[in-house]
Amino acid sequence: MYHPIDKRIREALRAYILEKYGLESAVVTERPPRLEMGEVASPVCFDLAKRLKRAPRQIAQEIASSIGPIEGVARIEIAGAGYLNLFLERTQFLRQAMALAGGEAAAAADGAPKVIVEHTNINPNKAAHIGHLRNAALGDSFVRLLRYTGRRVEVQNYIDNTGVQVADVVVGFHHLEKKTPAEVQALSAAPRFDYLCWDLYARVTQFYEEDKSRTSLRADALKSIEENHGDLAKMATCVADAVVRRHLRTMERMQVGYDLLPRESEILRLKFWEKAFALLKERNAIQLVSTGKNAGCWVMRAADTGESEEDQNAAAKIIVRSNGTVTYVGKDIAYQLWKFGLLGLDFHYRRFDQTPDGRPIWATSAEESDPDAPAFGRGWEVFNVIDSRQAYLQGVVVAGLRALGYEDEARRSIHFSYEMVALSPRSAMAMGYVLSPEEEKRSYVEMSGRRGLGVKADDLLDRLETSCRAEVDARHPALPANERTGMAHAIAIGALRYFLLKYTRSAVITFDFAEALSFEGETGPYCQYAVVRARNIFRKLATQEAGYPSEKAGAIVDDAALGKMLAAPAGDDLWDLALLAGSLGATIAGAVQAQEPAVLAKYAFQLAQAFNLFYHKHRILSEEDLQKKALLLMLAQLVERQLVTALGLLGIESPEKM
RNA sequence: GCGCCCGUAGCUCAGUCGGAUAGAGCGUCUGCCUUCUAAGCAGAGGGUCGGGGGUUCGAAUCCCUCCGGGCGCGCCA
Repeated sequence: MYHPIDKRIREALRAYILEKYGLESAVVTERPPRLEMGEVASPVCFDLAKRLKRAPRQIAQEIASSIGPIEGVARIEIAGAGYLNLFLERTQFLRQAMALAGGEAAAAADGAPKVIVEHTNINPNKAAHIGHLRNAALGDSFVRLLRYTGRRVEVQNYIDNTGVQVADVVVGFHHLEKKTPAEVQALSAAPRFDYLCWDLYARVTQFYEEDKSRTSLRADALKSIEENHGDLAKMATCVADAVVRRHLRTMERMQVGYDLLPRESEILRLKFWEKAFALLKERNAIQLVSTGKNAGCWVMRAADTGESEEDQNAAAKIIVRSNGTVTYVGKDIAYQLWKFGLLGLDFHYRRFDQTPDGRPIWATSAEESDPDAPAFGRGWEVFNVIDSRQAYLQGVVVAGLRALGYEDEARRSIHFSYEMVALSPRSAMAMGYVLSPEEEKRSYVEMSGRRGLGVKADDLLDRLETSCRAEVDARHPALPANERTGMAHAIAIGALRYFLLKYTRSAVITFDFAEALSFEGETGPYCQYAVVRARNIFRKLATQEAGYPSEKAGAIVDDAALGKMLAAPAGDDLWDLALLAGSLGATIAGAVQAQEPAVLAKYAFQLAQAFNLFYHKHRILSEEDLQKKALLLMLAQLVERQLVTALGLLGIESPEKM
């Protein structure tokens, strides 16, 4: 509700200033520091003062007294050196916020421009760790935000099933474990096959370190995987598919889902690279280097730096190696072109798996396409959720689009970057990892799949669920076991997703078990608990006063009484809560604009905190003044609906009890 | 060496397209459960916003510079 009023105020000020002074101005508004100063303020007169060469306070006075009524605004005051402070119509605001709260999100039109969000992208050779969870939580929450604001979104999880990491695990099964493809197939049915691969991958790394010449085994495996023939290729398919299914199950626990799994194997087999290569050559976006250290390679030069051609070629990014094979960036350029519908080729599709509620999860295929497959790709805008360490490579991919002349697509190709999740040395050592003396002194240590150093996602989820279950059991011993399990799961996910989302993307998360396992203070369970408290009131009201029209509390109280109860100064605390609860839309708009789910996470916490204060100060059920009681109920309902919406966008469920 | 990110309370972090007295959580200390569940609430204490310069009516926020830390810069992905 705050959002539309704020917008209306900015527009009214802009129009009035244009009319009265003949000046175009970018009117900014802000929330004043204290409620006595109103709900919306604008420092626009300071800027006008400069341009009109008059005192800001005088201009503010002039505007305040002559601008005339603005819908939703009760009055305007001037303050300080020349602020315009606006006071909202409290009753109207609350009524409108109530009418909007909990409503369905705007549905995207079928023909609306499509946004493609690529996230998760875990190498299918080992179990997911908490760094992958940050990626998935960010990507998934951003998808929810986009969909809520009416965008049409397609979620892709790219699977590098033919890369060196898979090859390494295949080397492990073949050379270390001496397994046949059939034996690997049998193993892959194990409940936590991804854990087995995690350990094997670390062992293979050591196996290479003991004798460097062994890396030729990797090259051989990679070759047979890329060419898709022989036992090693069979093993690779089996390992990658099985691990991908494990990742899907892990992400389901986190309430994260996907529409499509584009796989590198199809990029190879359907000749996406050949097509992209032809385009790049045709439009002169890449150059064949004839001299210097990159002789024989096709490279993409950075923007013209004025250096000699030879220097530019040496500093350029290699796209095709001198032996004719394509690098990862090259394949990524082909994939990015396909996402925008610019490649002139399409994948085939098959059903790969399904979500718990029965929706298909599609994967690309080189075989004939399932006729029921929807139209994938052809996006208008693309977000790639990839950690900030890959910023340079993402830049090369975008430069590729630009070099091909796709300036608009390059601009709508967004690297949604975030910092890594690292371990505190304390956490790493507590898990039994041996750190070097240098590492012990650092504030954090990077996780490493090769070293097997990291907190596995399912392990953390298990620990969280166990600890939530113990608490739930203590509080609700009488409830059926399955209900307690569900409750513990919702709270565990609430704790974890909130923990991963409360940091802004640019902050490195130093993972610490004590913090991640905390349920108090600025946490998901704190926010969920506020919802539960509100629901407890409604539930008790329904049993105590069966006839009370709690869903229509707003109809019991009339506007005059509402106005009186919300009026300053006595009504300020209630109004403050209404105002915050009514600011959900503005917060969502801000989170989408900043591409920052943490903005919404902070809001959810603030609202929960404000509600807890309200809950503590007012007894709703025992309130004797019926008009007051109705108002308190309205506020509790408003907060409950807004919190459920906010948490839902963060992928956090709101349990009935906890 | 070059590029990107970070430096705000004891710790972990918000606030950074300039705005009014710099916020939160955790931790510490002191209180509050016969109440709509204390996964809660109240209070206390805690700050050269890394240093220095500049722009501005106004700077944690913009510019310059220095210091500290991280990440990246491979014919790996």
